[in-house]
Amino acid sequence: MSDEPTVEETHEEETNRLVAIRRGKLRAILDEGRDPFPVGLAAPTDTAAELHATHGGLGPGEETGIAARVGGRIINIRSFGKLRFAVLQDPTGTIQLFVAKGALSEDDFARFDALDHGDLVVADGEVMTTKKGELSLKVTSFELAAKSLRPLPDKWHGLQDKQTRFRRRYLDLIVNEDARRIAVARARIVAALRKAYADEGYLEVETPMLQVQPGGAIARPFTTHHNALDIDMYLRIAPELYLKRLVVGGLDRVFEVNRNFRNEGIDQTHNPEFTMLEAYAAWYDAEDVMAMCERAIASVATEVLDSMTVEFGDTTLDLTAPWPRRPMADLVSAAVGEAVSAVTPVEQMEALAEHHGIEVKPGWGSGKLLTELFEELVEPHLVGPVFVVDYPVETSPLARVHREKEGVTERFELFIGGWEIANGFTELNDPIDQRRRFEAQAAVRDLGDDEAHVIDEDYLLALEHGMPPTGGIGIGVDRLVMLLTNTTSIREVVLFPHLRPE
RNA sequence: GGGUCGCUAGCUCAACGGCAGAGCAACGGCCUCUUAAGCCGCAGGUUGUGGGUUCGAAUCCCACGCGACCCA
Repeated sequence: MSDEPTVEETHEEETNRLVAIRRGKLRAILDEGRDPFPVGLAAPTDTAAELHATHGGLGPGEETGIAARVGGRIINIRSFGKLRFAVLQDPTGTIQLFVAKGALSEDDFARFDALDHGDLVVADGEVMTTKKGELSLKVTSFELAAKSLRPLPDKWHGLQDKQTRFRRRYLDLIVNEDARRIAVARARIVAALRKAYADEGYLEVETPMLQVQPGGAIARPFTTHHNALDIDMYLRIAPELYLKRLVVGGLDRVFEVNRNFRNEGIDQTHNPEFTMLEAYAAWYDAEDVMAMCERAIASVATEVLDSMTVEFGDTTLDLTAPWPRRPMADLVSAAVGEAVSAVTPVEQMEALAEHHGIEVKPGWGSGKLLTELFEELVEPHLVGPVFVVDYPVETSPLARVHREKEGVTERFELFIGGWEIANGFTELNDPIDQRRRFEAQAAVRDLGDDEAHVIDEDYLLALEHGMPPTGGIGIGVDRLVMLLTNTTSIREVVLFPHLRPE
């Protein structure tokens, strides 16, 4: 009963003849009293990959007598006289369907002939090899599982147009092996990361993504509105402050893998929503966190790549730990040719910044200028892996001051392949100092920097109850995936990257 | 934000001031071992959108839309 409207409702939309022809076939199926979108079909019992694994050793022209049932999408059909060779694609790979006219009833053979590229079928038959040795299923019966009303992209060239690939990722996944490879790799990387942290006793938690006050990072938030409460809310820019509240609460090791949202430009390494793993461990300091990070990425590389080296562009990156620790001031000093630090007189730093084409803004101190010089002169050349350590207090409002060095914090960032992959530090657990840092940020904010951190009284209240010495880290999952899959655009590793609506 | 490039059949691409084409897919045939099958035949277009120049525009000019890359 519900079948008729399917055709009628879409009738006027027959925009092109390829779709019209398939709608005609759909009509014919209905006219025969068959369901083009049946439910309750017997599920496939075999996959393409399993069949190849089990029967890959067969010679040409063998019949096994072994029954199998596969299900998936028909991506190619070759018709040769009274034989049909169809390629069925399932999530594990492809398997050839061998259809001989004599093996099916006349009606069933005609039904098979009416199949289109893109149709989903379930087929029963016998495992065999063709005379040329191709492992196949000799079909004895089959059912259309879902009719496809749209043609597939070119079987050889695939889908090249990036817009179409990103906007209609399902087509990309159907026809482009690389799209599937990256999607699967991403899932495995995330699973391996979760396992690495869970195995060391970190509890996976979920903290608010809708926040009244966005914090935990230097970034511009998205704004939204809660109707019942009639308050503006923000999509989180980081989970950090909530995770540390949990450490105050005695959950000594916590981590979260989820989306952050930052209202900034879109480019090859930035999507407005991106995935971050953040992890916090009581009794850890920055050094402990770096070591944990090395363990985590090593186990991801081992599980996903089965290797500690990764091909990236035209270089080979060796992920074998330990990775060097290089103070930011040393790197910048080498780049500018004079000794500078976060406590170099600000006049000297301003002159250096201007000499290197950096536009100096009001309120910037030596620490900020050092960071700017680092980002301009050093960062793009960091192949790594390398931990840059000792970030200035001025640009690290949530990190504990360094126990020995002046003007810097116990903060690090991990760079691999020229990208910032992770950011972590010995957490600032002194509520008095944290308030001072927030106030310094507020001062910068008053000077017009709307990315500066806001004062979070509720977080300060939590800290005042006492947070153990803690080390924390955020790992950029999208960039890690890019690195491990040898891709240079975040749009390739996010299944549905944001594009301007057409 | 600036610059460069791209947008043509369902897909991949030609044509670059003179009849808008090919391959794949589709459609009609032939073929019992194909592997991007092959062969014969037949169809398929608001050339991203809107304006302009011209006897004539996919092509040149302007604006806009979407995207890619580079720069800030």
